[in-house]
Amino acid sequence: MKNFYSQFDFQSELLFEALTTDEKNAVYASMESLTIKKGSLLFYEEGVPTGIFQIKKGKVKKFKRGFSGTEQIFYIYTPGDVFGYHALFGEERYQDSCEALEDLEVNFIAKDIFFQLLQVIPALQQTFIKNIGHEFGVLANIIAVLAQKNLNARLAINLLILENRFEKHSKAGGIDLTREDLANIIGTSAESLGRSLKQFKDEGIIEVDKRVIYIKNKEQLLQLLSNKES
Amino acid sequence: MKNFYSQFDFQSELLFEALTTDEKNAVYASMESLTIKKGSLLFYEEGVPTGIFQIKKGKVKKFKRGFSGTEQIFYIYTPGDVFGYHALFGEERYQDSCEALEDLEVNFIAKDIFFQLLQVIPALQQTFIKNIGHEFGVLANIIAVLAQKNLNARLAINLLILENRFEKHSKAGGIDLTREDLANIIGTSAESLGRSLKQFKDEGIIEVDKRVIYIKNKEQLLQLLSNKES
DNA sequence: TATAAAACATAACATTTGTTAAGTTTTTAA
DNA sequence: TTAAAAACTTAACAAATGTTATGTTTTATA
Repeated sequence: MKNFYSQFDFQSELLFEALTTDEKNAVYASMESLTIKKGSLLFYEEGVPTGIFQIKKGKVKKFKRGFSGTEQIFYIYTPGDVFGYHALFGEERYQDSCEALEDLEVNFIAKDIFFQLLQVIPALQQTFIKNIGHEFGVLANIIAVLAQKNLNARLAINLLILENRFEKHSKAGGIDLTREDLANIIGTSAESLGRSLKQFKDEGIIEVDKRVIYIKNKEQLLQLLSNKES
Repeated sequence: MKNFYSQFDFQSELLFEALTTDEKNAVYASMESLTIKKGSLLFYEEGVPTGIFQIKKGKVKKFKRGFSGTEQIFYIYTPGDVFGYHALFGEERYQDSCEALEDLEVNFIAKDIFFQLLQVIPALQQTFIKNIGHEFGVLANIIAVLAQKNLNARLAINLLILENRFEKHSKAGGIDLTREDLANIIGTSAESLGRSLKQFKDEGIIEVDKRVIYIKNKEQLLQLLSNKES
């Protein structure tokens, strides 16, 4: 099997890493810095694309609303991640919404400037398209998890994924999300999520301080997956 | 809300439709015809990409294997659909597998020839990338359904989607899939699927002949969705 | 066409998950 | 700093789904 985490990671923080120093400088020179308040939308479903974002500080949730209006979160972006480019490559409207989970500092590249960059740096388009292909596979993996795994297994997988993604950006580690948001990632209600979290606490797999979840026994979480859990 | 069906449809049968007559002729001249036996793989996860396919006759399932080895089907292709191009746009390996559900007639464009076509027809790359963006939104919608809807609602949605997709290609309509495959689409066991099908039969929503499912009351299915079903 | 294998239908029981409710803690904003 | 709002925890009960088992029908193949 491929690396566990890369199966669930968009890896969009690597998009500019393959460039030469000169190219990278050109990209970063095109950016403007923005500050965005917690709870604000960076963009929303059906909105007209304005440009692409890279997070400097803070976290962002990407979600879609189902028929019943429930928010389905399918990704959490962290510092370094680049996003908002799908809609620029041909689509007219955004397919999903992005909201700041905390006060945010981002770099922004306006649409027109981004297209100029694509002209100047031929490698760039290829890199983005390649990443969209990778992201397609990530969504397919998320589908498989949601369709095949029971609640505890879904929680275990997502705790591993989120801790791995968050620990790069905070010394203490730990998963700091509202129960509502976490429930909207793993596909359950906040109450059922609470029950599973309690089980994990009682078994010593996790510890919780305020609302922050710390993984204490990674092996036991991994074991939950290899079991024939449905 | 956007058109219900387009939210769940890759619409890859339209990829060549935007081209001029000359361009279209060039594309079709590049194709070779293949016959593929029921049960064979057109390509498989981690395999090296060989080219792209368009179905002339028959159906194909696209799936991924989860950790436990269970097959998660996330799309059924029908005649006219084009697929297998994600991996060509930058990725080295296929991200998923495609298997013939019946004896198949397909048109095939080999990788090198496809790249030549992209050179000759500039509009083509844009069209493909645009469609990949659309497909991304489709997967996000599938995620929302799997995460938020109960079994009966998931079945209802997928019956509507599949009937709509199949009716274009057979006079009689009807959904002809093994219970196992249908269960692997909606994320349940064949037995639980059977129970829901029986409920739908008892309520007169569907009729079943051999294994083929016919929708008798589309309104009632649509109503299942608008309800506050979880 | 006969036979074996695969697929299907159904029911009973076990387990998981959803829902409602009530009390507590934490965060927000005046 | 404090009052109000939001978020969280937990438990009991209801409903949905998973699992096991058995018999039947359909399909594939010799």
